Amino acid sequence: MSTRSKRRSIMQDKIILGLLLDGDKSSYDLKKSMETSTGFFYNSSQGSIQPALKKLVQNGHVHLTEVRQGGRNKKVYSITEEGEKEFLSWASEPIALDKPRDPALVKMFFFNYVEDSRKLELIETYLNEIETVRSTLKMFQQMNREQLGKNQELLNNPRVRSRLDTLDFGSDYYDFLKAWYGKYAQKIIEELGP
Amino acid sequence: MSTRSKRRSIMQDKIILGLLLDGDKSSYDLKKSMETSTGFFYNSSQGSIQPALKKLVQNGHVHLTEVRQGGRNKKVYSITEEGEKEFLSWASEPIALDKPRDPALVKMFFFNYVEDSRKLELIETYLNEIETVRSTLKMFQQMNREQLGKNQELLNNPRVRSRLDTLDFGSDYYDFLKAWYGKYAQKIIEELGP
DNA sequence: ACTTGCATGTAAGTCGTTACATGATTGT
DNA sequence: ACAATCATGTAACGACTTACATGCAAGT
Repeated sequence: MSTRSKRRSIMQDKIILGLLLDGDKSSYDLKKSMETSTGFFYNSSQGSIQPALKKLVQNGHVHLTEVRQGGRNKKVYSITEEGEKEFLSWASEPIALDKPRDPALVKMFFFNYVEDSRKLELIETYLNEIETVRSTLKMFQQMNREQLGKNQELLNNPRVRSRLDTLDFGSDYYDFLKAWYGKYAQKIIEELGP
Repeated sequence: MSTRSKRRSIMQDKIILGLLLDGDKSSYDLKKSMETSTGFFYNSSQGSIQPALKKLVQNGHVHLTEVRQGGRNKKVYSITEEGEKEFLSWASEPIALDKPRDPALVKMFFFNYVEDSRKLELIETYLNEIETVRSTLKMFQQMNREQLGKNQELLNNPRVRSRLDTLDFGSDYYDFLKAWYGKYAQKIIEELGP
């Protein structure tokens, strides 16, 4: 037994448990679910999900059932009672404040080593990338809202609600980034011209 | 030779090289420098800097000199020409867009599993943490501005400038977080009371 | 005398990635 | 027949973290 280990991020485990609360899933389903739900802020590879599931089965938070489906063997994972208890307990623990561990900030920090004209190029390209993700998120958000407008039951479903809240955050976050780097580029231009 | 490896984050290596461009440093100095400069968005442990330096020496980006200082042996690291070339080349490469890989979003995503009153508690605590960091950053920013006000030469130093820009980003980022989670809490309260 | 800071390092573990490997089923 | 998607898995590596270990030097 290790006396060490403090548990730092472990976003993956919690996301797996949380998604399994929606219903049983194969590793493949899990990957797909992650892509379309937490995907914009967290998405792990299949090669990462596989050992994570193995560990969760080992520690009893997840149960594995092998089923035959369409003449094929399939491994279906479900959350156990202990897993649910663990998850629920985590969910109401304090929210840890994280650093904005963004590689873009490292570049900005050392931006004095880049020519001004090149700086502007880089920021413009970066802004385009931000806009792409931003508009995709907004579209996704809009789609969800339209679907919900037709279905009052869904709109009052707390599960759907909190998931939309993260989408709202993402959308606002990219708005913030766009505005910030837009202003930043403007500042550089002003300093450049006499 | 591995045909794999794509290089993803490697913030650490770039920060080490960039800080060594300011002047030679020991591993200890490096750690201190990181804490007080990139610390608010990136800070690595000494146990991580050590092997990173070893690797950088091995691949010729950094040079190690053992000096005697005050009757004690000291290992001083300096950036080599190749290291500088590598760094400068990286600095003008495109800025990669990153995901907001924030554990707080995972919690928000599954917030339907938390009671409303507890939610508000958690957000309040979170907001307090945000405010602590925010005010520390603002203070730091103010201090820097004051120092610069007295010294025109420094204010026109591009190195100082870009470092202040990241501070500005951090400050604005925490403003954004504070505003966002403030509104979020408000929304929850409104939905709660009929 | 003692604490704090300077200074360097390793061992073990965590969390994740990319690339590779394999194969069955479904739709065109 | 062939491509796409469903499905599961491993090997090697990467980028860290915490905890432990050690010891000297400077200031109080």
